[in-house]
Amino acid sequence: MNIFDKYLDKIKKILLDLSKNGDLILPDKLDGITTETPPSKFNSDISTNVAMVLSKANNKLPTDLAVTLAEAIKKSDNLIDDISIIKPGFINIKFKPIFWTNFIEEIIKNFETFGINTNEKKNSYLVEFVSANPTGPLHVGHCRGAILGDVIANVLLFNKHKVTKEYYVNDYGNQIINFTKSVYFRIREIIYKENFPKDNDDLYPGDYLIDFAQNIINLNKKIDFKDFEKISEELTALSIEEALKLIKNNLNILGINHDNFISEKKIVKNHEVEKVIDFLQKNNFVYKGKIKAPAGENNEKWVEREQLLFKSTDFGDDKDRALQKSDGAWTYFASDVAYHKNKLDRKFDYLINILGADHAGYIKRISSSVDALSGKKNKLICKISQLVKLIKNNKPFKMSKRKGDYITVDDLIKEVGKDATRFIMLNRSSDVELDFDFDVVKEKTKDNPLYYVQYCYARIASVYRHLGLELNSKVDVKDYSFEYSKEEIDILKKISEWPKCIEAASTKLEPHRIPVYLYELASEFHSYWNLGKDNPKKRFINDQKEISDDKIALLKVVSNIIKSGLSIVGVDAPEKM
RNA sequence: GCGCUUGUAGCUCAACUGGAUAGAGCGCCUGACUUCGGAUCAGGAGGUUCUGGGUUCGACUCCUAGCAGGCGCACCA
Repeated sequence: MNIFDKYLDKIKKILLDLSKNGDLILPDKLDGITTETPPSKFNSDISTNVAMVLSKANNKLPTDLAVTLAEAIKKSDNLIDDISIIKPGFINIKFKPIFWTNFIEEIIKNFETFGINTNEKKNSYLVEFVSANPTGPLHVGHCRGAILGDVIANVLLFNKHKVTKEYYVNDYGNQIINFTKSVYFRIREIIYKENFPKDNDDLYPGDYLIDFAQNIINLNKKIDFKDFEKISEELTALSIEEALKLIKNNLNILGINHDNFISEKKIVKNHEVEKVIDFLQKNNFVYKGKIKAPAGENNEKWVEREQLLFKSTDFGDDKDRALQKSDGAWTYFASDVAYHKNKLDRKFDYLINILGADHAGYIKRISSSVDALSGKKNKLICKISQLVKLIKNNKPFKMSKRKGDYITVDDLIKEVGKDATRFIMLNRSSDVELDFDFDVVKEKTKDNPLYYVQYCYARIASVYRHLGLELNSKVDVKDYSFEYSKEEIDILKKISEWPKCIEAASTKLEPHRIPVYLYELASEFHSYWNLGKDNPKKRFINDQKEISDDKIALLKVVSNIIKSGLSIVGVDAPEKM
């Protein structure tokens, strides 16, 4: 029930009628015509720019054209109370109160579908996110992208798309060898009391590896750990298993569950890289060549090497990209291309990758490869999650790789909680840097937007409790003949924007719109609630301990949206706080 | 040097794919608690949307040239 879409359709129909009669000239496309919420000062409900869009084709002033159009619109709809034309040529529609009564009745009868974007074609999506290297626990830096991916998936699911959530496990390559060695040294430390070589920069120094080592020792009594070469393969698998256990546990704490974990190693062992390169070769997208050093940099150490390159410049990249190392091994990029071929073969309509800001430079080359493999554009959508700046005691908190000096997901959630973390991380557009202030996030006041929104829900729950009603049961409204007050209509207007919010969040993959919207709705509600303080007549519950149907319906709708919005964000809607 | 990205109130950020007099919160100032839960509300001050050009009925939004910050720019993953 999107009233903006509904009235846009109505207006377009009217335009067609008018043009048939020769009263109006229409351009080829009616794209630019919109319906939206007018600024509050106009005391109006829906506005349209139609007169301005069509003024040129009709060679008329927008305000003149608006007169004709406004008349036609008003004539077509008996729920319109008043229609006015404002300066540049906006047509503002004001509804009769009964419009809003009908509106709420329809929502209550269709709770399950309210907000779902009905225009959109239903697609299947693969969302790849987190994909952190399986060498240790997740830290705060991973958190934002993890939550972004999860909630993008939730928004798409809410809109009835098909979604698969996937984690690409980089369990192949040099870093894994170094990781396994590090685990091995920790094992020797435990069994043979040898010191861990702290000065070796290639190794992973983190204390968590001691736990990995101990677990591996405990669970594999039969293994003789003396000779690394003999057990390296087995130890690699065990080490990755430990890391993944920890990562999955971290994700779980964040409320995130992936459907698939895809192993890079498996893709390589399956010869998928060779196959995909073969394909690219046949289609003339690869060649042997050299990559030039970037200009303006210190390039003394640059060595030009002849390697197998992918022609990503054909697709807008600034240089071609290496697929094979000089020792013959595939680059990370090569196996990632194979992975994306693997994704494409699974026939999703769209692939979504969530990347950290430091990987933004990677987007062109990987989307180039997807373009080359699929012969299509825009199949792959990459979203960047920008940096999170941590603030503690009003000071930036720098994480460094030095042991013990970074905050893990575990630490974070223990300190501030899952819900606050999710809400705050999402409350901003993903492409701006985010200040994450520990002290604010922990605070339980209106400074913390999560509690502000949850409090709204808890207040409604409290009213229901006072009346001995169940918030989650069906509302019992017999007769929808009531009228709403101005303040109530303000809330209803906000509610009417919910489907628009969901649509934008879904089509633009911008889930931050949801917490922002929920905050605004909660704000309208808190104002309304406080009216009852000055004027007892505006309280929900009257002196006879009763509530009227109009209010019970309104409360129900507000609480439902808050609840379903919070569930998309992935946080609780508590009835008591 | 090149690419991507950000620049909006003192601070942190919104702005419905180009709409109207650019909105919130924090901070500052003034007010409302024997509360249907004050974890709340009402009001005030605060703006050349980084700068210059362009496109148009209309630009925070699009184009272009700059400026400033961030990220990235080999066979790491």
